[in-house]
Amino acid sequence: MSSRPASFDELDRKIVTALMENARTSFAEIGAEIGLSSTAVKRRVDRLRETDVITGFTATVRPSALGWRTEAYVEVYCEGAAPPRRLAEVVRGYPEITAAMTVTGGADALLHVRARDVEHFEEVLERIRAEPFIRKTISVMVLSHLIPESPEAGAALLAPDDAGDAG
Amino acid sequence: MSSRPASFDELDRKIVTALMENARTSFAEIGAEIGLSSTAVKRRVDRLRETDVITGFTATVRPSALGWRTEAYVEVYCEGAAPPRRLAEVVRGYPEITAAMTVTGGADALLHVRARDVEHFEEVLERIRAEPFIRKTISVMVLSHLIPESPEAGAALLAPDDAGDAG
DNA sequence: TATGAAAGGTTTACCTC
DNA sequence: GAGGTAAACCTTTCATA
Repeated sequence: MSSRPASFDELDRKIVTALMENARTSFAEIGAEIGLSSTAVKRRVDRLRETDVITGFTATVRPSALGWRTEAYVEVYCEGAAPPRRLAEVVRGYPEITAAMTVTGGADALLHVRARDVEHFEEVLERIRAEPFIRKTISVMVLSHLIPESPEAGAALLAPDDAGDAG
Repeated sequence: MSSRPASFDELDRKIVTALMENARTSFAEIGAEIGLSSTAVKRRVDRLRETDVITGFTATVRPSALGWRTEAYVEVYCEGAAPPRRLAEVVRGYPEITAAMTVTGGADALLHVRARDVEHFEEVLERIRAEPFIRKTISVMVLSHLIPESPEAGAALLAPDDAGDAG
């Protein structure tokens, strides 16, 4: 079983893996590794971008190196029915909220928050709690990471074919 | 207040921002935008990599395009004292676990899990629950994202100086 | 930090399969 | 549809100052 587009083959997989490991690898180098010309690699990358399999290329930074040392998840409980669109608007106003999603369970939403320190986090939390339709929040502070937050953290998504499948 | 290294200046900030927006931007192009030669940009990027401010360059993919359509957070409760090192070993055995951290609150750890579908997620969860020292898990399924999981999701970490500061 | 030249990468057009 | 080659153009790297 595979849910990838039919056109996603082994070569595409190798190209995406290479670009996840180092987004600045040249098409020529990738081509040399997989037996394709740089032109052919470029064409495939262009296609992968057009079909939104690859959504972009980014530099990964160590947040603590930039002074962001506090990280937490905040469960949000809303008054009455929480309209996701309204929540999305609110959430976009906070640069400290780096991810936000609606979830199953008691909470309506889960926010990932980064702050410079605990004082800063408290200030952000107070602002969030002051939003009109937010009834309650429960915060879970991140203490340490058991897996390095590496650039290739998602590379397992590209295991040869159906790795991770229940089999 | 800023916790960045003293040597991290406005030009570095602009360089990192440019590379987070597109990790394949040429040094010449970045230089033209900020008034530096491509050589100078390269030197700064090399230094930012050496000091681990930039930890890598990666292609961002849309997991659903690769057939990973189910996402959940799993709170893990351990028997007795949970040794983070032991937990870290276990967690590394699962390609489906894309992030894992120790946290405050009732749970000992929080796992971010990606699976192909709900069946696959259930299978992963069963394997996790069968690990010797895991007592209990609570799963929270992700329904929808309120913020796009964009390549530049972390760009707010680089706001001009102290954006997001309590002020 | 700037310059210039060599090496190498990217892009386009055209060709084959 | 797929990939290859060649040429023009651009980027990177390195030596030099």
